[in-house]
Amino acid sequence: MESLGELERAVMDQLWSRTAPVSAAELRDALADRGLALTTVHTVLTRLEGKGFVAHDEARPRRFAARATREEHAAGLMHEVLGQAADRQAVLARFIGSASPGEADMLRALLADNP
Amino acid sequence: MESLGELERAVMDQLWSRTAPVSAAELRDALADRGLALTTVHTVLTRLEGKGFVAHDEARPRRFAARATREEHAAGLMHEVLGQAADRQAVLARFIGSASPGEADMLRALLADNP
DNA sequence: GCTAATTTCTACATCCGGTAGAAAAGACAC
DNA sequence: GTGTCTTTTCTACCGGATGTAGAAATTAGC
Repeated sequence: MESLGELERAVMDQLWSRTAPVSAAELRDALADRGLALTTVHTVLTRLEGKGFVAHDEARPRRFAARATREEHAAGLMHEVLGQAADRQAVLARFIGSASPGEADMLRALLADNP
Repeated sequence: MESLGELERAVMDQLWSRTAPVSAAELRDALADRGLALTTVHTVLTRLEGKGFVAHDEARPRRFAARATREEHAAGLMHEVLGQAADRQAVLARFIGSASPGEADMLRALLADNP
């Protein structure tokens, strides 16, 4: 999966923290501390679309939204790392071995629900 | 965690697939299809050391080895992704939800061993 | 000490991401 | 319907990371 730069990540965080799609101008305002030009926001959004993380509608002004939730994205990354490994079991063993007790409990509960 | 370029990844793959440390010349030969100069391999190894992925001994010629196994590395990446998430439970839920039956079984077995 | 192997330094090209102005395209008022 | 304002797209530049390697320095062995 493509990786994200610092600003790209900040934009995704904005999109992930919203329920409704947002315009580029709204994003620029939400990131006002960075003092970005509107075109900069547009460029970043276009690149994020190219990477498949964002989509926009045809309204005017365009409204942008993340294609996956933050959780789907993170879980997808984890699956990507796992899937690339030749020995998945060994990776999972290490993963569990260094998981916190809380994480282990969460996993047990989730696996119990999931037949 | 620092990320890896294409060549850096290829070098790590070599190091990970070996049990014993290797010299830069051996690595160059193992990657002969790329036709790399020996100094190129050295540069990459030095950068990988800077990123904390590789260490070398003081023998002459130097012998390089990965600091973590491939599995430790992958598991570390997974923990990194998980750790960055605000809602770890939601991420794990997605992760389990899209895991294959085999992966779920592996996890169950590992969690049973791990109290 | 001299030579050959090895290591380190320095350099350059390319690509990606941050940044934005210029140009084009569309909406709207009159 | 034409001129203006908004919105979108195109193009460009910079810095840092990575791929690449020659030049210079260091070290081992004779």
